[in-house]
Amino acid sequence: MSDGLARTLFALSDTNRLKIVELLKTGPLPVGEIAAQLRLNQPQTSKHLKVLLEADLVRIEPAANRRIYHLRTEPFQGLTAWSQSFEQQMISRMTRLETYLEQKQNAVNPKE
Amino acid sequence: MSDGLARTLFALSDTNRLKIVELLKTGPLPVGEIAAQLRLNQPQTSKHLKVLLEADLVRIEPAANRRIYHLRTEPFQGLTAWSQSFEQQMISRMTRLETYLEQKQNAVNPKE
DNA sequence: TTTATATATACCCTTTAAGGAATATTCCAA
DNA sequence: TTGGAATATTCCTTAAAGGGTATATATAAA
Repeated sequence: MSDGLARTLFALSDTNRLKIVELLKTGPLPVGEIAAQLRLNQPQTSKHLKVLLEADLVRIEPAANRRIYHLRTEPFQGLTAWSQSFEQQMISRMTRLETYLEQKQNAVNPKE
Repeated sequence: MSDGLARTLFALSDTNRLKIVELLKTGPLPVGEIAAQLRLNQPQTSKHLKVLLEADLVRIEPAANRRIYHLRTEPFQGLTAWSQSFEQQMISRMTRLETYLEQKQNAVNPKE
């Protein structure tokens, strides 16, 4: 999977990773905290974090013994931009279609 | 996977499904058209469409022999809303943190 | 240097995903 | 009612995901 957007979407498509991301939204946390709060095993937590890391959704700030995971904002901005423009294009296509149909209708059955 | 958002994200996380969705953005199409344009086998196209259907990303409009797949707007609106509010919350948390740190700094080392 | 703590990795197992080929189903037309 | 076109489904195979347990690695403290 080389597509960046697909990778972002995939990383977020697992419920546990989604929970991790929602948790990190409230602030950076070390692995152990994340595992504890979400009742996940530490190894799985690390593995999920690795997926998020490879999708650039998080970054690591080493602090002594621990590794603090921070959310990155860029991928979310990218996701918002994509989804929003997608929506926009769908809607404007539909609007154009409606307009076209109205005009066609008026041509067949003119009101004045 | 019962979480609606996770299901949406998963459905979109496959590159072929992403292509299908991008194609359908330009307008509704029957299965055969989708398969032809994306050079996918018909069975796989049907299977991918099923995943999209179960995630409520598309709807079917039967037309004689064929089944026309339409994109639905709601899930994209939901995705945009989620991602946007997510972003928003991240940013506002960071802003609060900056403000706090500035105040703390001013208290230690007052300018006037 | 040893020890403890936090985290990452390896290995195993089970489940699920995705592609291909063949077949079933549906609906229209003749 | 038979045939053909469009689509869905089934079966098979391969690859990858996710969870569990054990172990390796790294860093700080004793």
